[in-house]
Amino acid sequence: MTDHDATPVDGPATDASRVGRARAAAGALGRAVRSTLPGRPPALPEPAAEHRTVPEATVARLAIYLRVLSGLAEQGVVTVSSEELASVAGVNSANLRKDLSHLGSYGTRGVGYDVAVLVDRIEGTLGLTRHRAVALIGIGNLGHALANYGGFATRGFHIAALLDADPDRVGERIAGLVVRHVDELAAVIAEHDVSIVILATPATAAQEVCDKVVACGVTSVLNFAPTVLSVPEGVEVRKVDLGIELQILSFHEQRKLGLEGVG
Amino acid sequence: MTDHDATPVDGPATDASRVGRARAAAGALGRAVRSTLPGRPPALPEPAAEHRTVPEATVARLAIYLRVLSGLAEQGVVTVSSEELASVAGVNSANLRKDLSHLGSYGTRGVGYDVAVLVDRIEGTLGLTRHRAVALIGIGNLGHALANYGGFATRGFHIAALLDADPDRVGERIAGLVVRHVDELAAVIAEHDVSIVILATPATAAQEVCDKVVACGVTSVLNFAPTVLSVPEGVEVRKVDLGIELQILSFHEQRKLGLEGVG
DNA sequence: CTGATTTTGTGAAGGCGTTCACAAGTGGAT
DNA sequence: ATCCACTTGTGAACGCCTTCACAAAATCAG
Repeated sequence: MTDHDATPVDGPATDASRVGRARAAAGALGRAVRSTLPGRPPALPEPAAEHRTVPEATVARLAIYLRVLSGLAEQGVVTVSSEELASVAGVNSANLRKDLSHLGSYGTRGVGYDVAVLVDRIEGTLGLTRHRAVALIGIGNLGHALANYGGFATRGFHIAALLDADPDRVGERIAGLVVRHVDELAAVIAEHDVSIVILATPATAAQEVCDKVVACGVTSVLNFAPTVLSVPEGVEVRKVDLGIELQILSFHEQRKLGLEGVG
Repeated sequence: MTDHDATPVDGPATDASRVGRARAAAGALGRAVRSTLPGRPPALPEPAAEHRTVPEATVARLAIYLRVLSGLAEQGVVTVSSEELASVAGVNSANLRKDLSHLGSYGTRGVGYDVAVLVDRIEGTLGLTRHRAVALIGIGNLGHALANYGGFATRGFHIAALLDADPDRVGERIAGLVVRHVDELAAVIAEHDVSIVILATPATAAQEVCDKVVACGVTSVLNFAPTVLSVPEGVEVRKVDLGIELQILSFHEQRKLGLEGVG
């Protein structure tokens, strides 16, 4: 039972899968990595600057809160307590309060949070007030689906361009966009002021395409290809890997089997 | 990841987004949870049982190692050191060694790990030796793409059934399967011995369908719908949320802007 | 104005996971 | 047989994140 009740209720909701790594320098960095950083005191969140330093784990949850809050706002709800919001979002209420405290003090003791204010603050923190152009590279099965997927547009993002390496697919019209060849990458990115690229290429092509994308100055990549991407420091890669998700579920199925007959 | 410099190189690769929560019992568990456990010394992982307790974070990485190792095996590589493997997988080598130590001692000092042995051990740990039938519910854009996606089959999984609530879609043939109506859920699950369900329904339908799925005894769900699912204890839910991934990237873009002119 | 009630914001504690650093093993060369 | 170069496995330290627990607001009733 030791390893069972370690995650019984309250699954956190920690998202992620960040990858970020220098390309060649993999070998003998060792402590060179640390000397890259200026030696500054352990924690010191620059009191001069407003209130930066929103933890990564918090950012992922802010996006969830935002969705819940938008729903509440549509229902005409004006105020919400941390307990209510946390319950719907599936997190601990203390955790939620601490999350929100990172963007400032926008609650009223004894009352709760103003829904509209909170939506506004979170959108600001996540940078959703400005629209962002997204380019989608790799128009296979998944790429097709992503191009047609409406979920993106809801919140400040829109797919501005589709690219593929296959000449047969170039020229095809999907979701009101014409597929262009990946050789035009630089032009397309400049043309639409693309700030985020979604990679839906085969695994074998992903790294090569990613390198080109990075060379164009893009610093945010969402990778659907089942491979680990190497990118220079400063480039943010998030990955979505269906195979790995299934394997994690498989692990838990396996574990449950081994625990049978305990009840 | 305090903000910027805490994750310069060596992005961890922490996957996740677990959600697991008792439906009603959210309220006043409080310290009842703790009193459930007999007062035992801090850590004591039952030395009697083999070597269970593989940490969640490790499981996610094992899947990555497995993919890398499979590639190496195909290339005819027989032995690999933790340093090499870690470099390709994008993790710290000490982290990798600790991960592998959870499944036993399968390395040879001064030499490294035998690729074939490692593949075997990881497959065993993740429960990939037995094939698992997966049912996919919700055959819209994304569902279509997922049904056709070959990435699943590679590693012990196969989509055994497609379901949808729309009568117009029922009967359609995709990837060699005929779409069946979601009302037949129980029959389909029993028929194919489904152990994992993928939800690709609209957000509005997800919770209702999920409840039905859970009622059929399924304890592993991969949720693509942009909503938080409530499930009873013991059911594992993993979520893939494209909107949230984009918003996290947006946050970092935003942050970079605020940091300009620092170099 | 006082007291009861509600709910935020946060210091402190605890847990989990990563990284460091090194002893202990292994193979190969001399 | 001894030494050297290499690599694993792991105790210990560290840092991030979550949870607890409570003082500090705020509202409301009388």
